[in-house]
Amino acid sequence: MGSFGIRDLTREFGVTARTIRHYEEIGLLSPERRGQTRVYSPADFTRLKLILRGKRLGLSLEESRQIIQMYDPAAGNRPQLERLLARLREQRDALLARRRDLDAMLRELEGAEAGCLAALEQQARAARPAAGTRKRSLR
Amino acid sequence: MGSFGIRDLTREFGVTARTIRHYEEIGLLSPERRGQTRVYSPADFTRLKLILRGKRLGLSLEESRQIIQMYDPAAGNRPQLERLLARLREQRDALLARRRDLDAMLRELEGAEAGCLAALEQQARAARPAAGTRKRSLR
DNA sequence: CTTTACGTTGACGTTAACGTAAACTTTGAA
DNA sequence: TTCAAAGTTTACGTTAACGTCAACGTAAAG
Repeated sequence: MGSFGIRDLTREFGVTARTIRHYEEIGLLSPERRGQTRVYSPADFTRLKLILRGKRLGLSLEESRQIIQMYDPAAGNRPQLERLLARLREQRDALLARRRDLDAMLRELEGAEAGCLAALEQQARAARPAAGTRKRSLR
Repeated sequence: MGSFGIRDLTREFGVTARTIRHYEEIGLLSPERRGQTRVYSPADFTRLKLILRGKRLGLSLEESRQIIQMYDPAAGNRPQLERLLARLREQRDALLARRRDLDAMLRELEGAEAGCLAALEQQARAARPAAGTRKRSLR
């Protein structure tokens, strides 16, 4: 019931089957098999979602793998937990830096948008002068 | 005065000279030449900064090129301005979507961090039980 | 029973974004 | 003047992330 064929995943996420198999080749997914056909669990579904979101953010598949690993740590002992914590904070800081970049770019785009609107306004004024000065160039 | 050698740029941005020349090969930079040596203007400096920021955000060089083009439009006529405006808004929306992804990932990482801290707390309690129950397992 | 749709495994091809090496020239300091 | 540092062009190599193609299995529908 809570399982998907490869086709379901391609439709759901808009990627090709080749892509999904590729993720399996490099060990990012490990679906079960019914016969020789792949059967994906909800966990696989989630992992794929994380991978693709990572891609949208410009992460490599390796980077996504690192991040995903941190989500199912199988607990572990003390020094392991502390290493994990450190890496989590590293990743978090990296993402925060990314967000600063992103916000800077957004501000610039919005600045350009404003400039563009101003230029359009300018053109509008040129084409439709204030009352009393209409067709001034023809007087 | 306000000009840079290629080495200055590599030091400033932490990229190789090959990378910078590559950007020129594909038309992202067009430094002047003093003899056959490249001389970069502050404008080139800025373009490079934009390119590299784009990379950090996972943009391809082509995407960065598109965005940079929108910053020096050389004004233009009305329909051109309107097309530009539309593309600016497209890009802005794309970036906003990216930021949503980024924030989601950040929240998850922070959730994992909290879980990790909780697990560490848990271990601390196990190693240092409440008074009256010390070494309970040895009683 | 054959077609149609979906699945599989190789295995080679492709694109972007540089890396790397060879073979130079130019230039400032010893 | 000679040497070292920084510059150049040309050209082939590399890695990631798939695309593409061939050749094949299987299962339900007409």
